[in-house]
Amino acid sequence: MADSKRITMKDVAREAGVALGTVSNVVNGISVGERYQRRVEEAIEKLGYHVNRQAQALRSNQNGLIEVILPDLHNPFFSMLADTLCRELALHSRQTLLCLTKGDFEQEQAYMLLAEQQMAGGIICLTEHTDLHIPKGIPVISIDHVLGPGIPCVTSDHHSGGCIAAQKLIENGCKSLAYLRAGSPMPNETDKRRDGFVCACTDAGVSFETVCIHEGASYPVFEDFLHEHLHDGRLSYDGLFCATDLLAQQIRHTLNQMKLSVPRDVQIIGYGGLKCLGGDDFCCSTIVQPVDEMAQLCVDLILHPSRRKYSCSLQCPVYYAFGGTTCR
Amino acid sequence: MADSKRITMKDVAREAGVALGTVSNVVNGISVGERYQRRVEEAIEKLGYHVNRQAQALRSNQNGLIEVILPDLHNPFFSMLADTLCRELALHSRQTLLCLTKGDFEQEQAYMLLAEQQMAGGIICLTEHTDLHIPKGIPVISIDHVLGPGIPCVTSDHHSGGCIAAQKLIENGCKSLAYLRAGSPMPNETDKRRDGFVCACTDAGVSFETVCIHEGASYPVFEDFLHEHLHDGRLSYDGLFCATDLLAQQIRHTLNQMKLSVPRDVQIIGYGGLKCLGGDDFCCSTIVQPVDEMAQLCVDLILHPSRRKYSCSLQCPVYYAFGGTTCR
DNA sequence: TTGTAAGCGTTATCAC
DNA sequence: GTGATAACGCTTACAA
Repeated sequence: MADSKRITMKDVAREAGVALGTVSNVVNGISVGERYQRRVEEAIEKLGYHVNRQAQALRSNQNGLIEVILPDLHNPFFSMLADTLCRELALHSRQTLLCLTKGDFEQEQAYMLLAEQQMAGGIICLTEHTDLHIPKGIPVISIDHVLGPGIPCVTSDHHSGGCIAAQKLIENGCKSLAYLRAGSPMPNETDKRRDGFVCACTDAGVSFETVCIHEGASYPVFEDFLHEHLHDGRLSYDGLFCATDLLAQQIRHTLNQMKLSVPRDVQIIGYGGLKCLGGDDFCCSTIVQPVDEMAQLCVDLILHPSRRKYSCSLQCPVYYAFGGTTCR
Repeated sequence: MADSKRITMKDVAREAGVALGTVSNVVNGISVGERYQRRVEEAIEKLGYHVNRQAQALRSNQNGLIEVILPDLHNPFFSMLADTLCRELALHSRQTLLCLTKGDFEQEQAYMLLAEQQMAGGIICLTEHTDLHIPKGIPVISIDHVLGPGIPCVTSDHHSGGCIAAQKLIENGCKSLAYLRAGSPMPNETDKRRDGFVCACTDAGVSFETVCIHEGASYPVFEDFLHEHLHDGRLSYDGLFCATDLLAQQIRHTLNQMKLSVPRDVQIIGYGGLKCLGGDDFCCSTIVQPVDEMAQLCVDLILHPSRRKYSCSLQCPVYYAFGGTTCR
């Protein structure tokens, strides 16, 4: 029961009767004499050797870890992102160090520090805290929030999304629109959904309103809003653009409780492109974010510093998809 | 613009005018003379030093990484697991190395090897491949599948879940039950859902049937099954237990298309405890798995070898929850 | 081509 | 308590 210590390159070298460097070369795919190659491979096989990545990392100042910092995995957008990021990184021989923060500044900061200590190869993060201290010397990509100069930001094209939503509702015959949003009071990229919506409404000369409530406030504010605008069993609005699919779902539910029919009485478009549980259908009519494309872009930017040179904010194209809450 | 090399303990020691070991002690919270303590801390602050975890890992044969191997993050059960695992590990100063495999044997095997190379502190995996080569010397916990002797398996109490589902349907007045399942043909822990269901039906003397289709086969098999058992606008079954919430959702959808009312004509209970998008409601009446508890148990077992001693298969308790597809 | 030796940054073992 | 010194396993000049 030899509690034998770890097998090292030295052991392999001794077993194969060659020098240490030769083993290293074989392991790293650098060509060596054919006979040596064979003997080393046999020794590796025989001893069950495998490289020690810590030692590699220590030498080369780079382990293959990329930190992915997200608030959580309950939000389907985040879990889809994490899924694609992880797979895409794996395709490039990089591992994913998953860090969940619930949006907490302290934790986000701690993970930034960790990346430095770990000598991570990069950080892909989704945070709204623009005052985070970003470690020097590690490439950082931000999703959906501009963190500062030199830090590329990958987002969906929120502005176009807002435009498309408004245009679709108008095209579908809506005469009075509203934009609904819940979330952080901090201005961020997602506000452009509203801006695009406002532009399109204004261009088309259609009346509209925008309602934003802050995170702390709870959903009932929207219920109140809807009830206030209900007169003689009809809502003042016949087209709603919700900042997220989740909100769209809730609004639809509330409207149904108010005996209003979706999409007959009121049409709703959400944002995100979430699918129903276990299906290919969208959970509501929506502006679809190209999550895969965004994730691939992040990975690409992390791995190829050169592509980062002139880029600052990169908007991936979005499109409208039917999901039952608009008229065909 | 000194592209100054990394700051090391040596630098701190020189700056503080103390010996290397002293700095190490300070960093690791080992008590040293107060004056030295102060001077070292100041030097650390001044130089912006932080430890190199690769070097630590190389020395101690242990980095704080725990590999979490899952098929994907699209399935809400997996993403919930990953979420809780990651947070729970972080509470114990462990990082999560996320590995997604789509259930592919080769990838799973590769990640097992990686864990060895990384000197990971443990592996928490969800795989149905019992023939994986498990690295020696790394604690492994399996979820929902018994991988072999010595490898603890954490599951929900599938058997009880099956019982509870059948009992609830019977209690709600159902006279003819069916169990529906899609998935891998390999026998596994989840088969116990069926076993529990069968037991309860038999005990109660209620007629029942079980239908299983394999992964490759597509959902329409169930549609055919339902249509075959539709006579004069009534289904032969008035109570269905579906092996997963996702399947329950699909079945509900199909029944609605067949002009059958859920839960009036047919009651359905799923398994898993999935919530609706953006709400606190369950997506269907269901047997709830305690995901958080399972994740915590996994982490606990990974971190405390002693608790692993006599454990083999650990079933976490489940419970029934109403979600609209059963009568109250 | 192959062998040798000097680090990478940390921790631990000693004498002092 | 403090301070040199030797590992940990690997990479990479450089010498043979």
